[in-house]
Amino acid sequence: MDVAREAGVHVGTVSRALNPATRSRVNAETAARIIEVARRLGYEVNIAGRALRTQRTQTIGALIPDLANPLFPRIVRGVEDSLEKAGYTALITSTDNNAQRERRMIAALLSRQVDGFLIASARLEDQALEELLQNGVPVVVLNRTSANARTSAVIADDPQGIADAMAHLVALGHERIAHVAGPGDTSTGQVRLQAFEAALDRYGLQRRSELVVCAEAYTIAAGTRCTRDLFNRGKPFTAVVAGNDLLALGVIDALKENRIPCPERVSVVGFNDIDFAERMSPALTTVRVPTYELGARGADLLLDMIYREREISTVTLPVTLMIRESTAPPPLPGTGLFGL
Amino acid sequence: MDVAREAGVHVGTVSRALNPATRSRVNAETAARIIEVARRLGYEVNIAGRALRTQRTQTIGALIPDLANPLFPRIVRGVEDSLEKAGYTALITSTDNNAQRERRMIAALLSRQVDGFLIASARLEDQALEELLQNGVPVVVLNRTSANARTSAVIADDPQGIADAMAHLVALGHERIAHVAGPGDTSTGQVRLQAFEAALDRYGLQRRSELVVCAEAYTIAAGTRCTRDLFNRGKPFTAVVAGNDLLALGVIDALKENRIPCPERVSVVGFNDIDFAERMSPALTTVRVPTYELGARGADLLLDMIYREREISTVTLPVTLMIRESTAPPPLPGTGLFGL
DNA sequence: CTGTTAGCGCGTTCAT
DNA sequence: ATGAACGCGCTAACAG
Repeated sequence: MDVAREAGVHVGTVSRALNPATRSRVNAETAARIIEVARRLGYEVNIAGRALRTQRTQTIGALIPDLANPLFPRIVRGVEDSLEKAGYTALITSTDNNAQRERRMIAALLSRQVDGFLIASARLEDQALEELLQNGVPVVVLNRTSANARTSAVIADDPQGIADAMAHLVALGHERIAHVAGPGDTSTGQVRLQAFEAALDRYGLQRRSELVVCAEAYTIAAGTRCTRDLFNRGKPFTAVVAGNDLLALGVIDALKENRIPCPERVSVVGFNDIDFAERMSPALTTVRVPTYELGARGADLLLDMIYREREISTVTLPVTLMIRESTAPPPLPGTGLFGL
Repeated sequence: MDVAREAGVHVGTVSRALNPATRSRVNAETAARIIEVARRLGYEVNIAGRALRTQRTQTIGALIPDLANPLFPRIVRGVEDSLEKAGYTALITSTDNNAQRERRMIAALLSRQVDGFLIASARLEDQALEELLQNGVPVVVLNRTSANARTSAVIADDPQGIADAMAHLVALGHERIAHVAGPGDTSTGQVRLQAFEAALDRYGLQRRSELVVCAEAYTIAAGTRCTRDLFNRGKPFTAVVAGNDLLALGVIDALKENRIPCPERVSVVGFNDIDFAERMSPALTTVRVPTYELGARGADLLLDMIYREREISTVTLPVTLMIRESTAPPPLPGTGLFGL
């Protein structure tokens, strides 16, 4: 390399001088001169070369289901900030929770020798994840748990969030509460559904299978379809706990379709507190998840696994119920849905 | 490599067989056997190794100001889809339109030998960009033009968008129209301001410097501050054209602060048509920009530059005015702001 | 403290 | 059509 020639030393010395970890092993003045020359020549280490030698690319792969869900950009931002401190960069890819696309992306990332994976895709059974684990690739999952629990995870306290939401609705006087659950093959979908049923039990409310419907995806359209389904079943309800905010928006759309005022006749609670949730009409009551921190902690955990081979662990982050305009006391008996 | 041993051939042959471009130069049966063995062994080419040899990492760097602005995830998605077809991946980084952070990110990406850059950061003067260009790195800028016009760009037809917005307001009867412009050091800020003034001239409306205020950033908070500023100046207006949707939301916040109903007393128009714009309260009238296509075309252009050294070019995408609830006829004289 | 050497995995060139 | 040898830029290990 020309930095070596310019500074009149050998490339090995340059390498040592430029690497903070090995700099101590070279004469201070020489090191200073080398650094100066490198700066003047605008030299940047070639990570491909280093990767070949060290088997570390200082790059990690991040699998994100859908950047258009405002939940994820904030997670990504947390990830970026944590990684940058360690000189790492993330290769970010959208998977759509599509198994095939996910496999393609993992292959592409593996081929780029990423040092580890951050996986926010929601699917629970995950053959791809399984393979990664078997090959000893460091993996941290975000906002989900994995079926086998053999990977580190950073999650929000979903049960607490649902419990808070239910307590709020019950305090308002609701008794017939429906649940538009997230997809059954996702960790969050399952956990929140269980928490919903547990809350029903806790408050002595009856479990009614007609008031629970599973969405096929975490999207607005799915939320709308589910709510129509709920209507078709003809069982009255005065509140809906949605699996996440996008589903909640879909629920509200379906209510509007049927000219059912929210929150006057039906209350709706979301989950995540995505950006803009408070600007929606009506402003969404929802459970806030510390998304930035979720990403940041996830990245920290992954770096730990890469460098210190730390044992696997799960970090649970606290949530907060944000009470806004989409919840209110139920209508008086006789004025509600289906003559309730 | 073990694939070679397993298949009983030399590594060179394996390399040729696995690379679609050179596969023709190897016996078809042998190639098939090698591919089969590689698949069975779960072999993936090491891009770092290839990069070292070919000086191509099949990775590009994408500089995004702020993923939390819903405009960008959709652009990113377009980028990803285009790149994937070519076996490319994007290293995505947020810059906050912060010059220092931008430089750090560019250095990190350069050090990873990215084959080119996609730059959606908005700042117009851009020393970092200048250096990239001088070093012959392929660059495509998105949703902005560059000061020196020496780089390819994909932009929306901003002048047309502003013209449509103004035509809409004038048709409604507005005469005193304010502009909360984007930052003066951004391409979009300048272009939209010019288009605003051109429209004023076209309709024989007076240019009033008191009705134009420049935001310091494309954020909701900046939009609110600017609108307060507008109020303090005491000049009446019945409509605001905002530099983008986030600014428009800020304008609406400021109106709410002052209990000025939108659109009854002041109409507001945004720009970009971000996700959820139609769900805001009031639903935002805004100019839709084909964001996905913007990203996709940008990536295509960049790949062209990388592989075919194409000359620089600018692609302009058409826009559409989305008329929703935030615009209406101006209040009758005597009922408006400041006794207008 | 610094120079030397080797090899990471790949593609290319030359030889066969 | 295939094998052998080399070098891309870097760092680890060893020698001095």
